[in-house]
Amino acid sequence: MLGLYKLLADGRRQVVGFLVPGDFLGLAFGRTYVHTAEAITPVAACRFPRARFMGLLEEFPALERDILSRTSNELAAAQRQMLLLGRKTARERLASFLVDLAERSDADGGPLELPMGRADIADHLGLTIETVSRTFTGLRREGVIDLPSAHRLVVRKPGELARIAAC
Amino acid sequence: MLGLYKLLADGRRQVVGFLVPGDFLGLAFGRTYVHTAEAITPVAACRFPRARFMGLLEEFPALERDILSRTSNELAAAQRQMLLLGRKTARERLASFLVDLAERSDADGGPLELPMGRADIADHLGLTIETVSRTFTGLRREGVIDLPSAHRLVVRKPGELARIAAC
DNA sequence: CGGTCGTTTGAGAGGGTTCAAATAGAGTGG
DNA sequence: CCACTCTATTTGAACCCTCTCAAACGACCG
Repeated sequence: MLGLYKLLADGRRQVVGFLVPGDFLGLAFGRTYVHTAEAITPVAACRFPRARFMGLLEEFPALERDILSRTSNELAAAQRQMLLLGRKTARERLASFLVDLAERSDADGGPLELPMGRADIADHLGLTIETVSRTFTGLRREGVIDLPSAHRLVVRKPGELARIAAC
Repeated sequence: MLGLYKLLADGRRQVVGFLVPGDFLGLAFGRTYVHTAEAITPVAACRFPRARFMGLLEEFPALERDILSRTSNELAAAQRQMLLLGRKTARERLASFLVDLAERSDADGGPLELPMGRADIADHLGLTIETVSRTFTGLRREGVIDLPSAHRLVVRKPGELARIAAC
């Protein structure tokens, strides 16, 4: 898993998203589209020279349609995240994040993997490490989730979690 | 000018962007990509039936490349906004917003138009109307900007404004 | 078993919100 | 042209959620 983030001059960081196997990285068709990537788990990547990739796009129109579809989905996700960052409480942010993660995960009901650290989650949700930790603890106390370890999570009340997410 | 926004069930609102003449609205190539649009100034729009538009994409590959470029730019803007919403202070958010607006405006140094109301600005920056107003007043007091009226703004110290934006 | 890093917990402070009221501005009818 | 009304904006004061600073705890690793 990869974390994509942007930085301010003084070090403040915003994780704009996490990439899973099969995702594309570094696509830039407009003017600019730059962020930094950091591996969260060991990663194998496939690199295309820019010109070669553009050639592939010319050759296979279906590929361009696929890229457009992926970019469009990323945009939709970014706009959902804007709603989260601009208008949701810490509790709602963490719940939304966990619902997203659970949806993308293949394990139904089984323990959910949280490969990223609390700092990555905090910088993704516009919070501090401490608030993320306290909010985890709160949800655990209420029996909504269980945290067997810091990087392993079980959703005990999916309906309740979705309700808290407030989407 | 159009405002695009998303809503939570209880009415909280996030303005994900503003559209100016020439922009596209309603493009959805991925799974979902839905928000609401509201006219801020009188607007003339050109509507394409979905099937017809898809046909145009097939017929003119350059159009599809253009759409991809636009979507890519929108994604980059969304990610900048995520950094703003997640990590910037009220002061920095408003300054960033004004810098963006000034860059997109054709008037150099001349009075900048703010067609949207304080509520739209607040919902775009993840703040309240009151905080937006107070922050405007603060910048005006310091001589960074001038506000001849609520919807007309002059940037007196562009360098200072850009410094405050903290990008 | 000791050391280091990441996470959790605690206490106090602060930036932005909330609630409330004053002011300004735009439109309307006399 | 002015008085009136309605809405948007500004200003004020108290509150609160989250942040900051600090320390304890725990897990992983050598």
